[in-house]
Amino acid sequence: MKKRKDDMVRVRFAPSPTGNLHIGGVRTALFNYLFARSHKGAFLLRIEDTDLERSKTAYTEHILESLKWLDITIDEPVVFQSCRQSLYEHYFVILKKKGVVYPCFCTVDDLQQEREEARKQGVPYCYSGRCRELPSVEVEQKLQACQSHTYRFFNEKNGTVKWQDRVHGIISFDTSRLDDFIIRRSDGSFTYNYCVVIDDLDMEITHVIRGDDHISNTPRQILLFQSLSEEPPAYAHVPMILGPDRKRLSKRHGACGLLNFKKEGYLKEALVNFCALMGWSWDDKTTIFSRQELIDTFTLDKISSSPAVFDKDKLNWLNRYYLRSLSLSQIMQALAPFLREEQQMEKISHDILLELVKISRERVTTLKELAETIGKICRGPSCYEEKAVRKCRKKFLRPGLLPGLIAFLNNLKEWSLPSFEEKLREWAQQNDYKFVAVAQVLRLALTGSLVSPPIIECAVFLGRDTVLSRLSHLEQYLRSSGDYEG
RNA sequence: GUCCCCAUCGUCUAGGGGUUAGGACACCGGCCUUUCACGCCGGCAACAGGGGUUCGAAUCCCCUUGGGGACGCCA
Repeated sequence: MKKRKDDMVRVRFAPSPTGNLHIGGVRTALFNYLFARSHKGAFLLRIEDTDLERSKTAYTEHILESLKWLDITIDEPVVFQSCRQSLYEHYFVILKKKGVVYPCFCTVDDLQQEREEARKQGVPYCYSGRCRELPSVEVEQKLQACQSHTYRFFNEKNGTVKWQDRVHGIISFDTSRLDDFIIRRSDGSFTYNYCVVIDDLDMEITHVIRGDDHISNTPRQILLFQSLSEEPPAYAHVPMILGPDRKRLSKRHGACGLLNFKKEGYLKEALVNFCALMGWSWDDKTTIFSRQELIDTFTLDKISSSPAVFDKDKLNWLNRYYLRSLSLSQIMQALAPFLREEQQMEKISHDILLELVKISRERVTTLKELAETIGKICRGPSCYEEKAVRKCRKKFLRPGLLPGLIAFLNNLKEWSLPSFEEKLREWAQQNDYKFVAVAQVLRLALTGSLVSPPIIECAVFLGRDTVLSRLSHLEQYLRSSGDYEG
């Protein structure tokens, strides 16, 4: 047995590359990562790709990219199960020597039949164990004849397996319920339950933090550890994340792949904070956690034992929170790819862009929306919202307001921030216009809408020429589309 | 069906024998205000049901119900 430092924590995240990493997987990865960091231990990644049929390298890349995006960093090279056949082989020989595995010559069809039989009788299916007590002469014969066979674990079926789960407490299973599961397939490859045990042993994993759906695999794995005379790791089974319909999270719930959240414009800070709060909490008040705070406060015993429903509203709220709390440079960096999607942004200077981000980021939910909002302001209205025009005509477009505004702005000497608003307010008051009316007409002209970031700021950043041309354009439009007298 | 896990506002949760059952999201009011947001203040809203144990149960035990998971030569 390899020597293991008692206080050294080693955990792993072990996804199978048979699909995109989703929120639930990320949460599991995060919990492992936080646990490792908070114990100054190691966080490892193992790709469980023993199913050659369904495993795809594209999924592996997706997993790697997802973790990288969230800065969930791993401490050792990625382990691929598909590359460890000889290791599995090595331990298999040991198990064979100990007499805890036996060859099974049942065919897939045989087993299928057993299964159907069980279903008919309404009893739970359990492999009959008919190859378990084959006379050794017969076994020898069949092996000599190269008859296709798997290897099964010889389960004593005479007791209980129990463990102290770090989130559920004691869980115990009656071994008589467990059948002799296959550990080696007829093609010589090894199955999940076996590989997990060998890898966890070899990688010196101290704590297995994984989804609740693995609880029923755990007794088999513990049995395997016991047959190798090894101590199983500590287990912490975290509850599943469910969709709003309380069903297990899947494609049906949309945004299945984590990278979709990135594409939609969510910040990694929000996503990490959000994932941490699904099934874990620190106290009765705190909801905002920085990465460091998570590391400092995370413990397994504060993981909830009941499943959580994915709540997009809360994610949105967190994203809005981080959108306005992160430093401007962090936002600019995350925003850059989204800005590139926007047309006609070339002429906007970096400084103005910064200002626009500053005033816009408080009113959007995602980076994508932020980029769109800024893009719209820069490009100007492609059309005017009908409702906005109607409301303006009815409430704000007092006679002379628009031409007066144009003339005023045309002659305005100082086109800069505090003075622009002061002068505009003065002008409005002198002419007996409500300031809100002036602002809304300006807003309609500049954005085509009555909802936008602060319009005074926008006007100043956009510059005199752009503002005047958009105002005249609105005037033309009003003339050509209804009774308008200026 | 069998085994395993779970059960506090609509959602995430705190609370683990004595609490006006706390917070957050969402929702609804109000204030602020150039619109929309932000922010602030306030409101609505929960211990699944039934039995025990106890002076006292959201909390401990049992049953019921409901939800989830697992029952593969998938992981």
